[in-house]
Amino acid sequence: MNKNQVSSASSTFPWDHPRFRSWISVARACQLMQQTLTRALAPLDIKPPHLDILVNLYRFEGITQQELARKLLVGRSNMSMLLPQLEKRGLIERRGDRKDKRVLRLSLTASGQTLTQEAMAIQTALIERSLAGAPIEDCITVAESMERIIGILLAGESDADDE
Amino acid sequence: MNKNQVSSASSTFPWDHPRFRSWISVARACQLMQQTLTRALAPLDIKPPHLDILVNLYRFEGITQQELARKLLVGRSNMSMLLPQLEKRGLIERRGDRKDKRVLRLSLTASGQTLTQEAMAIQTALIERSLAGAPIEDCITVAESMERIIGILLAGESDADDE
DNA sequence: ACTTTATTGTTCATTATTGAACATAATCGG
DNA sequence: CCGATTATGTTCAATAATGAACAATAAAGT
Repeated sequence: MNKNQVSSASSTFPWDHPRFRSWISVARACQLMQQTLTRALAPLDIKPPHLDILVNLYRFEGITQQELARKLLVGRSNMSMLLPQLEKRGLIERRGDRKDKRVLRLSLTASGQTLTQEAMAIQTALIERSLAGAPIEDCITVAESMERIIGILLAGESDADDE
Repeated sequence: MNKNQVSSASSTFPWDHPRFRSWISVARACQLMQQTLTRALAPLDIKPPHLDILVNLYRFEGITQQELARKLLVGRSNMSMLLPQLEKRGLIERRGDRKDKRVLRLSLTASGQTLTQEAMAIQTALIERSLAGAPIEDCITVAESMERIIGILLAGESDADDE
């Protein structure tokens, strides 16, 4: 029934839809990039999730765990698991806020900054190498498409499950 | 040394590089799509990894675990963990090959096909909804960019770590 | 034929991530 | 001021993914 598809319709199967195929490519590229980055970061003994954290602390000194989790699109509990590791390794510091005794404010230590710079260099090099062939205008187009998708998905997140 | 980097280049920080920013958008969009898909598939009691497996069995009847793992860019051990679950649920079957007693050939059961079609409908709807705003030519551009990246990353995988 | 090497799948320990349940602290409504 | 609600972080059990070590089979080299 699906084997000898008559193919009168423009597309019978998901993988015949251009948008579907396009997204599959995106997903595969992401997965591969993640794996490659994982191996590239191995000498520094960190993994992509750690790098994401470090980069955000680099950019946003004094951020809270909650804010960090929101930026990374992960749960708070995840931060509660990962941050103590980085703290024990002396890469970050967690200090309680004087105004709000619930929150912990995060910052990089000196060695944390150094490591972050090294890791960012590796990541940047990998991305540059992977996207080298793409014209800058294509990158812009890709970024715009992705931002639009992000907007749609985030919008559909607040008012969920009905519709 | 990298702190007050004079940097002949136009941008000092990774997140100022257009390609870098572009890729960050891709990664975030992927992550969000994955999470949204996870929730959308919840009623069927499967998760994106299971769907990936089912779709590939739908397309490639009789595929082996090894081939499946390669297509999905995951390790064989991962398949050894997931496939028995799907088998116990009666969604797939594993039959030994008569020629080569090492391999197990995979196929969908009737209920597996039904479930796969339902799940693909959900996934397709989600993708269509998320990419609806994007002109088809942008999708083509995105797909081409991603395929190029995939090619580069796969190429750099065989001859690793030097260069 | 037979020893060696490669391939396929499994098992196991480790890690990342999640969501739920919880504790503590802040905020809001009376 | 006090009870209820909300926000932040932690803990815990469950799950998915990985890589290494392993067993069984096939293929290749001698």
